Amino acid sequence: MQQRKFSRQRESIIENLKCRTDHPTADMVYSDIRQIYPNISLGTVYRNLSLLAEEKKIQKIITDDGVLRFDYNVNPHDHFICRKCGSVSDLHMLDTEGLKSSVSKNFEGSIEKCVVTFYGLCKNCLTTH
Amino acid sequence: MQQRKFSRQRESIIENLKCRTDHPTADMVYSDIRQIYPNISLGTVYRNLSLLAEEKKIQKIITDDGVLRFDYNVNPHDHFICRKCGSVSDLHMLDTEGLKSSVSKNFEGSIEKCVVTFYGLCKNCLTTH
DNA sequence: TTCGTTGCAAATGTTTTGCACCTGA
DNA sequence: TCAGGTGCAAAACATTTGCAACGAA
Repeated sequence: MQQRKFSRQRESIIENLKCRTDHPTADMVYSDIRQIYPNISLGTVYRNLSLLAEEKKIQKIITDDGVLRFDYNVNPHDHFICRKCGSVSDLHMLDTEGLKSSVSKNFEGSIEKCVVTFYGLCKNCLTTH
Repeated sequence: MQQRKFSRQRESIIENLKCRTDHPTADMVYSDIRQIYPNISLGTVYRNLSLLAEEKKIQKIITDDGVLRFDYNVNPHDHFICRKCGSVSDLHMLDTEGLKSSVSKNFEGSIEKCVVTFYGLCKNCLTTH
């Protein structure tokens, strides 16, 4: 394990994620931080986001469009992804222990984690359509 | 809807997918097909794979590494992804109607689909480790 | 001073696209 | 014939990385 030093860039990335629930991409975080630190580079944002994810301080999410998104909420919970606007929102956690054990019975490997993702139309896209 | 013409390249892509259950990437399909049609281009493989996915003849899967994979099995079923070797395998389908309805109660959009993905170590990585 | 961190730019890897030519119907 | 399909190469994107300079401890 390598030691960490303080950096205001990293700090502002954490702060930014803490204040939003829209599961932004690296680029969305970058645009925001640049308002405060205009010289920050996209590479720094990427480096810190993967670093924070490794330390389990944030969570990486991959969506259907193949772009990484990040979530400050590291507690187990599920996601809803709108098929029209692509927005990602949190859902109440479902109990997945039952799922895991029922699937494990017929499976020869070890199942450690179970991710449930819902797709459909979000409130916004449902009403404006 | 535009009309389709026969093409042996597209046909061989379908045949290739039909004969395998390892959920290959576009590049893996490309390598295989090149044994038969050495001049086929990667662009053609990509074009046909997205086209077939649009027509619901195959299924697109996105995994944690951000690379697209393809599945000939379009029936509802779940996937297991090995966190070590990245292999993708099929699992018996779980009944997700219960999940959908229990989540729908507290959700203001419309939930159409529910995807359950399991992570862990596959049989191979479990024994060789 | 030391070594983790940064900005920059170049490199990487995947996927898409423009275009002239080819081919199935 | 002619619209759809192909090969090729370039472009588009997201992400990673090498490196010299910077900055926290």
